[in-house]
Amino acid sequence: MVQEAEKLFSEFLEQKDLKLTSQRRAILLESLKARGHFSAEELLGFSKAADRTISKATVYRTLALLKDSGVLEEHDFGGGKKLYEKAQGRKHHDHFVCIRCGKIIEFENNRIENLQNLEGRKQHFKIVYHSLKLFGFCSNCGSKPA
Amino acid sequence: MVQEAEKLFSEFLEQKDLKLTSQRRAILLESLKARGHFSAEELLGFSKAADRTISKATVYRTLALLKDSGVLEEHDFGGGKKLYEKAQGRKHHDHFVCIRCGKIIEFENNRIENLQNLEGRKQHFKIVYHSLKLFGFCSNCGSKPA
DNA sequence: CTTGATGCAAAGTGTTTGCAACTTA
DNA sequence: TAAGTTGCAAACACTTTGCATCAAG
Repeated sequence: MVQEAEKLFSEFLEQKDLKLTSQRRAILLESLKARGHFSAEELLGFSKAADRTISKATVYRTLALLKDSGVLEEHDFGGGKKLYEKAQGRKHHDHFVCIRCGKIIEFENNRIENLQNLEGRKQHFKIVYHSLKLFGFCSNCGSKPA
Repeated sequence: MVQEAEKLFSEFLEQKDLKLTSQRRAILLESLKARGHFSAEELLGFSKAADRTISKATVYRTLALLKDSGVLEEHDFGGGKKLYEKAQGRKHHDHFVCIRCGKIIEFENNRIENLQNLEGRKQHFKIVYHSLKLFGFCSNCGSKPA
């Protein structure tokens, strides 16, 4: 799984005449080690633990490459900062976002995807990707707004 | 329709012991006049045309109130800035977003909504609101990526 | 008149960029 | 050794906030 991602990333770089630097390697590794969703800032933290010299700028620049190469997926759950998660080898899924505790729960639903595609055909719109987020209260946070 | 929104907003303010100032009234009116989706910056422009003294800070502060009162709905279609649209008296809808020309197309699909609610029940998650965005190419922009 | 609202400019946030020094292929 | 990459700090875009002054109820 790590190897696959490494291959994906290095082939992406090669094909674009970009270089696989030690920093990029470290950031890739850390992003693969992270579980769940993480922010650029968190990834910077992980990466600095592995190599103290890695800078914020390099993390942001590498994050863009990891996203473009298909290693990571980028999400905007609101709150101003983007979150990332591993994309390679995973099935597509959407998210519940708890507006009380921030918990993110994943789910897959093919019937919804099918209806989306149908809707796209109806509107003569070529869907490339989509984002479905269901906001509310997770089972722990109950159903009473703050 | 304008009266309804004015009532909604003034009752919201009253109930929170907030004041209906001339600036708030002007910003409300301008946001109701605007068609489609607009940004805070655009609303500031419209509002300044009506009352030159209205400031950016007041527009942002009022936008929050308009959102909370249910007069406006806030959307994040990416690109860093939030967009707003009238909410009052409109049926819920979701959006296609063209990644070439930025065009936003609205659609309604009850079957998708139903499946979302079903999924929520399945996960013991109390859905309060959701966001579904289908990104891709509109009929004008064809289907060939840039 | 009391409490909330305003405008201004400064401060925040998260992210991006210019540049000289440095690596990778 | 040519071309891309890095760290740093400054620049950015959007939004929020502190504060003295002002106005609504």
